[in-house]
Amino acid sequence: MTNPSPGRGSPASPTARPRVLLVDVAREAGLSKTTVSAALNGTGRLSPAVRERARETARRMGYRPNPTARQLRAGRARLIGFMVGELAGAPWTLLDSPYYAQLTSATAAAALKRGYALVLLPAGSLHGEWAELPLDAVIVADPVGDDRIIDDLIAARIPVITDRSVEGRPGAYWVDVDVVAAMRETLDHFEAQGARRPALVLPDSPTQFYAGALAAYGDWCAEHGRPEHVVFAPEAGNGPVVAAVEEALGGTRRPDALCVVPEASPPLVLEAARRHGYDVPGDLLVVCVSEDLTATHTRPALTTLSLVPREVAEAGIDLLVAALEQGSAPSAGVLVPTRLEVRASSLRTGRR
Amino acid sequence: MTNPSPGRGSPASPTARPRVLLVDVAREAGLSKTTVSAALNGTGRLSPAVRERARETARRMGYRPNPTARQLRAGRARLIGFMVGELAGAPWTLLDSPYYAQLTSATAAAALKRGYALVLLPAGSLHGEWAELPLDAVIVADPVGDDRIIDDLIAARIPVITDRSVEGRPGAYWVDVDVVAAMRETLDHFEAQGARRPALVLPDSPTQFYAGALAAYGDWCAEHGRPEHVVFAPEAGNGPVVAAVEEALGGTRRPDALCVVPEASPPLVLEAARRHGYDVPGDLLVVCVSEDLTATHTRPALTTLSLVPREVAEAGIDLLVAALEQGSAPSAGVLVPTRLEVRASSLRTGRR
DNA sequence: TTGAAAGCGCTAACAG
DNA sequence: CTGTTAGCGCTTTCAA
Repeated sequence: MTNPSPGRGSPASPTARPRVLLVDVAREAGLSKTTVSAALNGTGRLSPAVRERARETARRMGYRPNPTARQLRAGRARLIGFMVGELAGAPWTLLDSPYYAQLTSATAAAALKRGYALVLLPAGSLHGEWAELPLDAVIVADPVGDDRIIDDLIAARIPVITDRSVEGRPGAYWVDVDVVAAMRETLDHFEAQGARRPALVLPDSPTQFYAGALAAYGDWCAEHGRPEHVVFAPEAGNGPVVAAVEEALGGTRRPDALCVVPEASPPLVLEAARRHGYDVPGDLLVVCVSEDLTATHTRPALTTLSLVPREVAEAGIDLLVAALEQGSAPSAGVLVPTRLEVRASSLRTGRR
Repeated sequence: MTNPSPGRGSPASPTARPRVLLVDVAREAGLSKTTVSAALNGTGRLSPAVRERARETARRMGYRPNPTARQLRAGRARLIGFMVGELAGAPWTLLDSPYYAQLTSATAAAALKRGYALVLLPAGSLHGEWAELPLDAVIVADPVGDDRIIDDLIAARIPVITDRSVEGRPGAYWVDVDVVAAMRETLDHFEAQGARRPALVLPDSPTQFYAGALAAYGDWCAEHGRPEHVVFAPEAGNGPVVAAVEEALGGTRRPDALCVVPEASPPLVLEAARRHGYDVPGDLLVVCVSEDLTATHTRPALTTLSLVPREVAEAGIDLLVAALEQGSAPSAGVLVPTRLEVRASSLRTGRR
């Protein structure tokens, strides 16, 4: 008696029991849909008694409003797509990078805080993957070539947020990191620590970010009268990057400082330097662009240039939510400063 | 003329232009909603001419079907929630772990392949975070304590997939990794390579997985008459784990093999061994449970025990899709075998 | 072969 | 203060 199980429906198939609807609750409580809806949503002017009765009945019956129906009414789904562009062929390998992992998790967290959920979208997105989903907006992390997707999104009137390459396009917002300032800060730091031959390891990729880093390095060297020493890593990944580090260190031009821009494992980079007979930070100052937490556990601890994925995520979501809720964002883009986290590997002061 | 921009609506606000609806297309093409819908979906029996006309008009007008409305009709949203349980306080830090990063990305990829998208959910999920979303199912990666969430999900008739701790509950499916076999394989491998005093580093956490590993180690040692040597790491993270490794290696009981179960950075573990005067693999065989790709780049390369996140993801999605689409899965759970990736760090044969 | 009409489940005007 | 009614945008019987 007072058995919570409905008993109706085919008893043979327990999973097929029909969901409890608003109308069921209304009937059970002897009220109308409107009243129950208002009671549950805290809207309207209802007597406390009725409100409580409706709520009680709903709870007792295990009522759960159908989110899709609400979305249809509301006109938006509170869903944001998150798509990482580079490496369309090997989708999602990028989460292996601490930067993308943190960017992803921070974006999800920031979105959730504002009441939006993040859906993971594959890199390639064969033009229409996302079309099945009621996305209020889409974040395209590091678009490469596939501007196609951004065009499609804009054509579908879905706000997009990505990097600065879309600057000026209506409906497209951007967040980027200030590479130029970052490079200068790093090189100034080397200089202040007494280094005079800073070398740079860069990915051989035409990304705007890397191009900016290279240009900033060139400018800085020219201004300070230092020789340029750049080595390119043919691909991303620890293997090629470590090889590039070795190439930079192994030649006859012994640099006295090294900045590794493509994300590589801190301990592997230090090991490579050691193999080539360098004492860090004695003979060589090292800075890696990385979010890898192992940097604090190497000996010496490694100075890193953080691309602040969490701040980038927050800024992006802020922009998007403003655009979504106020109709348009205060500005179309945000430039976020990086953070040089100085540790022992780039501090010569410890040397006597 | 033949200007594609509608011109209707307030010209001052370009973003406010109303979306084009199915009914707009129908009117424009001189057809009915039904016909256009059928034409676009490839259903119904329409004359090729009409079908093409409808399609052309839709394309020209930039029509995009409203996904929410379709979902409401279809009854499902093709959306799967992905929630990682442990560390409710520090949401998403877990993506810093290669295992979770790969599990996440592989799950998203597997789901997409079956036509479902993955939504990232925060760990805590204050009982109702997910209720706003039309989730067809939810994946709870490593539930801890918060069985509460699983109960809620089941009560809401949303299929759940998680680890073996839910075995036997209706509506709950599980995928787990065969820890016992994994430990035995590792220890057998050590034994085959001539090691006689294998030590174990374990997290000090009551997870089923770790408990299983500990039990399997105990059993194996008893069977083979080897002394047990277990050191617990108080927390996850490279710092505590490396400290535990040092404790295991630094004492008077010099082990000749070491299995590090909590995920730690391969190069950091090797460095720790080196600091304590061990030659790997000369005096010490090392295996780490890890998905970290740096394992292949250390010298020597590090043997890893992979918990096969990609296979786990595939198995989970398969189960879920079966449950969702056939009404019930062939079985309630799947046990996935791990993979020992043998590299130089655990091969004594190289020694002369 | 095509179209009118009836919902999917919910919320928000408007009456009563 | 509560209930009736009209949609949100789409798909899909069922007639014509």
